[in-house]
Amino acid sequence: MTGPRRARRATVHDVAAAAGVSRGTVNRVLNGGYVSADARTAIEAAIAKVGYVPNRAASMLARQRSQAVGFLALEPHSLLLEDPNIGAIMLGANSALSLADHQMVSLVIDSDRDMQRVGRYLSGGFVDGAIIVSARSHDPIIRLIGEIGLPTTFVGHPPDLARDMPYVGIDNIGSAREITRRLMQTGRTRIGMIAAALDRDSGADRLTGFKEALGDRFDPGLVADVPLYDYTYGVKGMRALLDREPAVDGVFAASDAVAAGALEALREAGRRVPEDVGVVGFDDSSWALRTQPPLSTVHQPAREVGRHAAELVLRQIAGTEPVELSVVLDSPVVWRHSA
Amino acid sequence: MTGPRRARRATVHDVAAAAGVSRGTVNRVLNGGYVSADARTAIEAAIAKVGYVPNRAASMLARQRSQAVGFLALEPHSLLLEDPNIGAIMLGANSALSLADHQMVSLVIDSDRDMQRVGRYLSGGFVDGAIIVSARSHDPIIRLIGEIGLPTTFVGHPPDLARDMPYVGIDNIGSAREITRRLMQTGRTRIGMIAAALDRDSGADRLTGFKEALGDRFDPGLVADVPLYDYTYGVKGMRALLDREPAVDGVFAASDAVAAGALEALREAGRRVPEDVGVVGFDDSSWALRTQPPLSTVHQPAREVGRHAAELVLRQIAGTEPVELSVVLDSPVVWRHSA
DNA sequence: TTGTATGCGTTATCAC
DNA sequence: GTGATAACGCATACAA
Repeated sequence: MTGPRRARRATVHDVAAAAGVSRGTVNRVLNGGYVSADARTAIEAAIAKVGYVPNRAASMLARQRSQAVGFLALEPHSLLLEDPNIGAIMLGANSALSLADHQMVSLVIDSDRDMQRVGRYLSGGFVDGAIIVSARSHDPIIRLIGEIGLPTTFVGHPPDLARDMPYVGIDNIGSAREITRRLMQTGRTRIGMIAAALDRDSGADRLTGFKEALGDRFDPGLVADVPLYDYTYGVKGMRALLDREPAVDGVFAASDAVAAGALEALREAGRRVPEDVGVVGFDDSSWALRTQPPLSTVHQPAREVGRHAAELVLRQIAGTEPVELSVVLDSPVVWRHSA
Repeated sequence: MTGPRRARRATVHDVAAAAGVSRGTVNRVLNGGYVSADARTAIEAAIAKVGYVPNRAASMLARQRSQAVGFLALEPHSLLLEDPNIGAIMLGANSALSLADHQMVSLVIDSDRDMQRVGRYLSGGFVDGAIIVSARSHDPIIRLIGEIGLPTTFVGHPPDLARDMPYVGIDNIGSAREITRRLMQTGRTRIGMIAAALDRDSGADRLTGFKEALGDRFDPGLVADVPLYDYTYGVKGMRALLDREPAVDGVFAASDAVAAGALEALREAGRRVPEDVGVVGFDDSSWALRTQPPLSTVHQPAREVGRHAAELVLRQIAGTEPVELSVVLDSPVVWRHSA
């Protein structure tokens, strides 16, 4: 005897019956339309009385849209929810979607099985569009998005396979170049880099910018590369650098988390920052103000990135105006005390 | 001329036509059932040919379920995605749901508007159940959950209004008591606490455990309380404590993030840890191993918490066996070098 | 084993 | 302004 777990829910039909009108009229007070004051009050009373709650599955089926947008962060799971940047992007996207009365749903991908299931979810009509962060060229999701033609915006450089899809991001190369130059201007002569996530465009671009700034003075022996934008890897990367070149007096870390780790490694090695070694980071995340000394870094307007991504998706969903293919936001250097 | 934005998608009907069978048969190969080998191959070919992708809205409507479970973290947004614990709980919940072929969708609540919309989302049938983290008694979501009778599991003590709902958590009081005792055993005589988030059960319980351990020796003047489990508040709380009682020689911080902040404040005040002051935290999150020295803390099995929460929800959805009302997991003290 | 008919709850398009 | 009615695409019970 399992029995019904929940009572049957009231439908528009029930409301119409209780109010003594037709379903059409009920729908009009629900979704706006011409309706007499009398009918309206009667219906509103009926709604309260029968405890009507709209069934969005039915609405979704009839209207062919869900008023929801998916948010996917394709980060290794260890980082997924610890990266302050992703959080800020999510919040920015959410508030823009919220304004347009769309529900943001974020989906985590932590296994192949997840990948498959999320694919079905996206193509099943649960969302009208998607925002995808940190995709790499080989991520299978990209092909899928193309196949089902889901309105999508990428955050960060679009992977090769999706060059024609809208994206929003910053100029990683230019900003990396600029902050490296600023570091050079402090008179450092042996400047190294802790490069991270070279399999992502952001990681590769930051290294490119670093090389460009150094030009002839670039020394491949002075770059340590680590797989992730992560504190622990920052520690390791800095140790490696010190090991290879004890005379290093400047370091560009690929992210603030990495820079924070580098600071720790420098402290354990007895180097003073910024006196002995100047350190700069990237992102201007919450790490930057928590280190001692606070980090000179590149400000990434993460919230704005999220907001623009959401707007690009919404505009594609509306399908009215042509969508510009990309938005590149300013990412200025902010100079503090670590260099 | 807006024009159709996307071509009409193939339906079961189209597949049936292409394969020369009925829709019923197509459905049987899709959802399992008796189908002849001939029919099956024909249908599979047809599916590929017409590019059929199931419309889950229709399926949802017909079956009255979505195979999705909502995940809500009711944290202040600044913390939402930076708290390593929440990330671990999400991952744990996701993997359990994934095994049961359910899609976890996480919803952020960052405004009243969000609250309303998420309420409609949950009650609209987009999810079959929900996992709710860090709810407080007055959170409107709780009443809503009760009203719509959505299978739900709370993570952390259930708020008063939901005493009858399943939850999973740890014994915050007991663990706080235990780690405080350990700290006392190191011979400290002036032990303070940086209490945080006293409006949440976890925060209040940790303070209670602290008081219990100290007994007669408890001195209200030695507790600084801050609103959030946050690094920056840890710095502030520790400064306040030092200010009030310079002789403080032991500190229980309500979380590892807070403890990390406390360490920073102690460093700037010239106190050595653990020589001058012993510090312990709570959570055993990634912070614990990143501080110098690494934190003695309480291990919170966040991933397991998420897993159990998911299982409790799934069991309610299945509705077969009676659901035990709560799961309390072990949270042992792990002793490192900060005290 | 396969085909058919009906229902799921809402929206939209008509006449009235 | 309002009331019927036909989609929307899938699942399922029943007939064949």
